[in-house]
Parts: sequence; C-alpha cells; structure tokens
Amino acid sequence: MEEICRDTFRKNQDSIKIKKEAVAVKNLAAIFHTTLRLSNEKGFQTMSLRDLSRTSGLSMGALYSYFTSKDELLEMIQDQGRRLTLKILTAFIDIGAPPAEKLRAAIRGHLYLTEVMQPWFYFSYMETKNLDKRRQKKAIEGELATEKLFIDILEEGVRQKVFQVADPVMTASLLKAMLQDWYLKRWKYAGRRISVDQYADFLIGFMESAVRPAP
Amino acid sequence: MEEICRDTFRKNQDSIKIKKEAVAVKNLAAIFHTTLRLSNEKGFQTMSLRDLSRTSGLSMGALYSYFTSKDELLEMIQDQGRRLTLKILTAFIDIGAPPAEKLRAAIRGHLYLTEVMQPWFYFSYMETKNLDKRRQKKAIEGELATEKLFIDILEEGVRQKVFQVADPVMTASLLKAMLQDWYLKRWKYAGRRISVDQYADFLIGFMESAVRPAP
DNA sequence: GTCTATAGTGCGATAGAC
DNA sequence: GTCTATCGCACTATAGAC
Repeated sequence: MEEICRDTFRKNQDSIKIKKEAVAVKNLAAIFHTTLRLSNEKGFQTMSLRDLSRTSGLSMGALYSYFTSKDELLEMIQDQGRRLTLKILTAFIDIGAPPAEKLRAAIRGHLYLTEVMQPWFYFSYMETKNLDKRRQKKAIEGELATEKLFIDILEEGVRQKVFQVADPVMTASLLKAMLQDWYLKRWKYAGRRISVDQYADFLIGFMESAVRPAP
Repeated sequence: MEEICRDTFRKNQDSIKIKKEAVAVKNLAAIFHTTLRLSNEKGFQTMSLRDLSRTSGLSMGALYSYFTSKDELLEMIQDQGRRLTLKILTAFIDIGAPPAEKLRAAIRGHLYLTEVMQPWFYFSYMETKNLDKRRQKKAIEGELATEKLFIDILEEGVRQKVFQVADPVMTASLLKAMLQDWYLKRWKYAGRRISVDQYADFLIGFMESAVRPAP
C-alpha cells in the first residue's frame, strides 16, 4: 500500500502541492483508503469531501493540496490500479512456460491480485461510468489490455494443439467475466465460505474442461 | 414497456398521487425511461431531479406526485425489474423438458430479457450498493432466486446422469457472471459486432462442454 | 503543510396558484 | 394534475491565518 502511494505521489508530483515525500505518502494512503471505504459503501458521488475530511482526519484545505478536484481524485485512484494490474499480471505469467501453465498462472494472478486489492477493483469497476469520455476510454483500454493477455495464451495453446478453442476472443471475454465476479460479488462467496483458492481451483478446472481438445 | 409501467402503477397506487391510470402510465414511462438514460450515463446520484425534470418534460412538482423521495424512485425501478425477471425466466423454462433443453432455454431467456431491457438491468446492477440495507437485502435475494433456477436445472441433470457437475452452486454462479457480462459490457460486444444470438450460441456451447459427462 | 472560515452554487423537497 | 416559486440546507472549492 505504501509503495503504491509513493508511486502515485511521484507520478503526480507537479499537481500535488505537498513536497515532503514522507508526509505526502502517509496522507495519500489515508485519502485513498478512506475514499475506497466510503465509496464502496455508498458510491463516490454520494461521498462528500466533508465525509472524506471527517473520516480521514484531514481538513478540507489539506485534501485540496493533494488533488485539484474531486474528479481528479477519482482518476488518480483508477490510474494507479490499472498500472498495478498490468505490472503484477505480466510478472505472474512465466514467459517460457507452456500455455496450460500460463493459463493457470494468469487466472491465479488475477484472482490473488483482486483479492488483496478488492476495494480498489470494485471501486474502479463501479465508478468507470462516472468518468468523463477521455478517462472512460483509458479505462476501456485497460480492460482490453488484460483481456489481451488471456487471448494470447489461448491462441498459443491452439497453435501448439494443447487447447481446442473455437473463438479465443469470446473465450477470454467469458473468462474475464468469471474473474471479475470474484471481486464484484464478494458478499456471495463470503456467505458461502468459498476461499480465493477454492474459487481459483474451481475456475481453473472449469476452464480446462472447456478448452480441452476432443479426444 | 407500457405494460410494465401499468404494473408499477397498480402496485404503488397508494403512494402515487395521480389517480387516472392513462395519465399515470404515460408519465411513469417517461420518468423511468429518462431516469435510466441519465443514470446509465453518469449515475443515479449525479442525476439531479432538475435534470430529470428538464429531460422528461415534467416539472419538479409533477415528479413528486409519482414518488415521495428520490430513493423511492430508485426502489420502484429496481423492484419492477426483479418481478419481471422471475416472471419471464420461469415462463421461458418448460417445466416438462429434459435438463439439457431447460438449460439452453434458461440461458436464452436470460440473455434475451436483458438484451431487450439492457438499461434497466445495467441500472439495477450499478445502483444496488446505493440502496439502504433493507433494500440491498431484497436485491441480493433477487439475484439468489434467479441463480437458484440454474442450480435446480444443473442438479436435475446430474440426477438424470446427463450432466457431470462437480459443484452445481459454483457452476451456476459462474454461469450467472457470464450472463451478466452481456448487459454490463455492451460496449465491448457491440464493438466486436457480436449479436445476442451469437453470444447465446457461444455461451451454450461453452456450458455444454463444461457439464458434459466424461466418456 | 495544515487549518478554519466562508463564498458561491445547486440540491431535494414543498406550498399554493391555476 | 401540473406548474412556478421558493425554502433551507449541504455541497465543492478557495482565501488567508497560523
């Protein structure tokens, strides 16, 4: 978390008025954490900056030292999440491994990442439509970029004849939907006492039976 | 659409101040249509009742003849969608048909319904977290009720040994996620020129290969 | 670097004319 | 049954003290 905030601080150093890194990182962490908590309860629009100020312990004036508008706060959080996703996912996928193993690693990587940062991903998903057109486009590109990782793995498997997939793009889309369900419907899986490992195991088995070549 | 609004009118006749059905149904249709359009662009919270008034052509005062608060408007729309979903889905599933056919019918029924009423379902999904606790519970019960339809079909298929499913509840959850993706990511499928029939065919094939008994 | 105080805007909701 | 006018309030954003 601290690392993420440091990253955000350095990327937005020109628009952030606070210059001491230690102070800025500490406060950014509080701002992000509180924003995610309040927004995921009742939505980003409904959360007033007064709420954020009260709950985070920073005054209204202090908040505006870290962003120039409420919309920019939204964008900062979204952007940080996107960059992290691509970084983690590509790190999870061993470039030299066979496709079947890559697929398993990519599914686990996605689930573990979104498990650890569930509020972040839930927030990004739910608030995307409240962004302006330009920022929405960036969000869409982010979704397609991670989907592309899965398409590439499926196509590689087809070429090596270890997968049989009628339509890699559609298959990757469905897989993405099932991966996202994990952080979108946490209430459901928590209620059923399903752990991220159980979900991962089941989803991997489900996918493998769907892409397995006919005998 | 008119039928839906008439249904809503009759169910909420005591809280709606307008007594002439023809007038009420016409205006309710305008209110719902405009609310869905504006909310799906920028969120229900962001849409002010002044926006709604301007776009729907009804004055502020007139709007308040149809609901007693902005929150009640949200609830009316959600509730109507839930009742319709259960009605249509159960109508689609032929009670006497074999499980494999039931599964196909349920998938098609869900997709066609959400295709025709996409804004309605998108709205319900996105705005659920903005409801109060009691109403959220109703929304969750609605989701579990439709999921139950799929669980029952899968379990019936297992009993008749035409399906092989390790975990019908998990399988139904994943299926639900894939069904919902159709109305949540319309931009993606529209961009790829994928029709609801193509999506249905693909998803049915995908599911059938996943539940097919090992030879 | 953070605070308090406040300007200015726009909201949800209602009363009363027509 | 619908409209206009308006109330009281909470909001985002900023200016200036510390």
